[in-house]
Amino acid sequence: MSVIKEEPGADTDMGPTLNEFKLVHFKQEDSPVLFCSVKSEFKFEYCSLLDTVLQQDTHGVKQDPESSAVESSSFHKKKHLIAVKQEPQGDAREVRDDTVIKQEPEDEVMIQDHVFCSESGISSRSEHPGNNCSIILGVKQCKSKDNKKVCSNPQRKTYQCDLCTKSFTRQGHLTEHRRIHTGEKPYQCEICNKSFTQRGNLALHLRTHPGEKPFKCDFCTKRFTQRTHLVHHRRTHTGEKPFICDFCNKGFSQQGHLVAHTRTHTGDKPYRCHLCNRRFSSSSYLLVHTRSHSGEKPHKCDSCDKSFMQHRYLVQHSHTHIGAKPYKCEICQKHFPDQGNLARHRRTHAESIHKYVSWKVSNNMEGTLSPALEGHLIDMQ
DNA sequence: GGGATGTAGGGAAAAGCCCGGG
DNA sequence: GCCCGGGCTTTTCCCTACATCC
Ligand SMILES: [Zn+2]
Ligand SMILES: [Zn+2]
Ligand SMILES: [Zn+2]
Ligand SMILES: [Zn+2]
Ligand SMILES: [Zn+2]
Repeated sequence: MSVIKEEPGADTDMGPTLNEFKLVHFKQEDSPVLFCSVKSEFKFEYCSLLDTVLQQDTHGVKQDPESSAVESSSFHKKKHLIAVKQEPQGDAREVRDDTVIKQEPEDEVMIQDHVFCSESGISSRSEHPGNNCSIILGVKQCKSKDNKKVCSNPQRKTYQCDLCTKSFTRQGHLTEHRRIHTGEKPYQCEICNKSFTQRGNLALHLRTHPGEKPFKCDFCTKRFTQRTHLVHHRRTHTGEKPFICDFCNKGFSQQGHLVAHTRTHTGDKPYRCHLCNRRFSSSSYLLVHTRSHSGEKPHKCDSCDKSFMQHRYLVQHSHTHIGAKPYKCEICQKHFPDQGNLARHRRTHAESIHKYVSWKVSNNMEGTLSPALEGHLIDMQ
């Protein structure tokens, strides 16, 4: 079941969406997109050195998926200057310029060697070399009958979708995009028959079937099908929160989390229940709420025949069966029947914490562990 | 029980990159 | 040299599940 998000502004009682808000609220000059431990008073949680590590290996050398987790030492060997190009909207976009870095003395580079994270940006394919392409994209003109049109940028022509307002710099991109409208999905998975509009996305999908997970976490044993998923997961070890709320300066590990949080400031409730018309700020909760109408109780207890509407009620209930397992891991909340089993389990956490601390030290990063994590470190010694 | 919020994990559309052919 | 486009990767966006606070 999927959730339909209402169009922004469809209802007058809705607050502004994040995008609407960005149009009128530019970033203050003294409010960067993220903060870095090296130069600001903020702790390492807000630093994104890690992303640099994960990105650099695409530079020149083809990546070996098995070694996607790059050692911190190589980070120091290959530094990239990541400068921020300030768009009129205040978006922070990543711009790499290695030629500049070669001219800078080492410590100058350190000051600027920060990744400015952005998962947002202009919404059409640009690939324009110029600086003002986002403006050009707003101009829909010069369309001809074979979908070709000449862009205001004289070097490039663009291809305009005849079914919506989007335009593309490549015929192939338009072809892929048009399939969203026509429903054509020429690339089919032989395992589950799911089909896709892009060949590359079929390749991504194939990895979701058991077997291939090329991106391995270097702190724990988890593996992922997409590099971005690994980047997000690694932040759970490092505590990095590169996405900063404009209103309250709170940091978030994913762009989507920041978007959801911003709704607490704006009052935006884009999700509406079609049975009772109530609105919610979270799509997850709308799903839960919808079940309350049907009386559906999909969460069944393994130890008795009770079932529950929400998972949290099942968890609550399962405590009545936990009596036989009184020893709880304070990190993952799992229960164990005795101290020995708990200690053995804790060591699985301890290894990843140890790797994390080593990583932090090798990056000269400050910060404190939570009491629970400190406890695990003591266990290891 | 129910609403709200924060967070981990995952799928895929959009955008970008690389390279070979003309 | 250059454009173009196929093939592929990366970025960005969005979704769902689950935990926790009130
Ligand atoms: Zn279209
Ligand atoms: Zn499949
Ligand atoms: Zn991990
Ligand atoms: Zn905030
Ligand atoms: Zn309802």
